[in-house]
Amino acid sequence: MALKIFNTLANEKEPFTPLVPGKVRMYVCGVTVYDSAHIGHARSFFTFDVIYRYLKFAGFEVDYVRNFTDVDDKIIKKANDEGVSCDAVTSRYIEEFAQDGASLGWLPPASEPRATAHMAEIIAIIEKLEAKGLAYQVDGDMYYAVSGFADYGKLSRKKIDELEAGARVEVDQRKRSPLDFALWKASKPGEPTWESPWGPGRPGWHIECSAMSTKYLGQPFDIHGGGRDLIFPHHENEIAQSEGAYGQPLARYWIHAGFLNINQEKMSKSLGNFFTIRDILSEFDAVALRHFFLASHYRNPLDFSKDGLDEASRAADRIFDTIERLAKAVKTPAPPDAGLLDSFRQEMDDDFNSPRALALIFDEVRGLNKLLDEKKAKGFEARYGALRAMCDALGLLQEGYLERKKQRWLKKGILTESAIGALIGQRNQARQAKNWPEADRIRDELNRQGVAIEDTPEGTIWKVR
RNA sequence: GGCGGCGUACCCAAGUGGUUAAGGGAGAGGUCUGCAAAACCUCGAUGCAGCGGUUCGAAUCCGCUCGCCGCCUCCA
Repeated sequence: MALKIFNTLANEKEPFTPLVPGKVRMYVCGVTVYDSAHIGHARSFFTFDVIYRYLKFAGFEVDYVRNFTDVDDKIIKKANDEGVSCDAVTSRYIEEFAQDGASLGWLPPASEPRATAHMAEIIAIIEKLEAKGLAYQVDGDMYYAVSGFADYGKLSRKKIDELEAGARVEVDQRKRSPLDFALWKASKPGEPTWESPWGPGRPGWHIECSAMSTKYLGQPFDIHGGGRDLIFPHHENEIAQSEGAYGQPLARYWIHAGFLNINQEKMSKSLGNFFTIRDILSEFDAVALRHFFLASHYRNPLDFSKDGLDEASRAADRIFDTIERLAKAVKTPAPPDAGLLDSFRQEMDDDFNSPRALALIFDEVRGLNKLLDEKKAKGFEARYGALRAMCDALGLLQEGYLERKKQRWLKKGILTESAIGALIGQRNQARQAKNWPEADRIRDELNRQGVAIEDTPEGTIWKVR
């Protein structure tokens, strides 16, 4: 079975074939860098991280581009509020986003272009649109004339007249149509400004993505992604701009990630119901968060809760406990079991069905634990290899997961590692003396602190619960 | 007002016409263990919001009803 992707443009799953065999060009809309990213953003970028990883796993060479929007009203407002430059704001949050991404285990895209570094390309597209009669000037502003683009609405399946009828926003009377959107905004005092044929100003929101995607990936390219909320108007407008300017499709497959909700409501800055990535990482491991996201399909809405993360955490522990057992038991690694990898592909090829892929992983976890229990320590090297490969393709295989969990606990300063070792020693002395009450007392005490004791054939070990 | 989505066990969540409705978490019983823990085994929806319909056959298609959400405005 070949890879199928749900294409927003077609509103159904379609077989995926890249334009150039074996190579995938993917553009994902990044963040506007005016504030810390929250886990709603994280869900979307996790989704594309998994898609990126899986495409590579499936043998494609992937050129992955994800931009930063670093010129925007909100950035200007933030800079004014703080009395600093826009540059100071954007570089702060670009840096922070990079750190968050690294902590979360996202593979870095091949390019992470910034809007402000692409003014020449932006201006060139607007000029092209103007030459084609798709853009018009009002005072120092340039607008896109939606009426000139017959396909307008094809991505979001909206009709122009319905959009106009339903407009709930105050309409700028200078625009020919309420749907026309800004390509270039004349600068006001105190705003970042670039020279242009229409006077000093700055680009509108959508045009940067048209300019950068085409520059880095050409046109058409294979996959364009982002959160659901970008379908309209952002991606619709990108299509109008890029296809209007170049007369060919912008992207062939449009992928949109579902929202992260809290209590059934979309997590968003404006509702104030968000947790930043940093908030969550101070309490949970990145792998737990990744498992939480992988356990539901990327297009469905997902309700966030800390209870849910706790569950995900326990599930991740289960996988890593098993991997650790296997790592000790397997003396000579073998190539991954081909049949298992095939099954994995079958699940992931169906529009990146990570919940089913996880189910497969857990089936293997159970099966392999059973073999380990039965001491049939033979013939499972290939299955172990496949388990690792599958986890890796989902980004779950983060080395040192269990160790990190230990370190996080030790940081709380309740007990040191050597103190725990000493208590375990005392307990084992008591056990040898068959002083069970004392042995159990020590174990219970450790347990209360969050340390679980396990007596294995290889000796006593401890884990963080 | 327009357009779209969702409602599956105690919780999370796959499955969108056809053998026994994945998987995880929690729970119960069991094996192992000094006792535990972990692991493994077994048990958990004769039913998929409700009601009607189409079909040899529906969680899956159609209609209506109820509940929730999203987009139409900046938004991952």
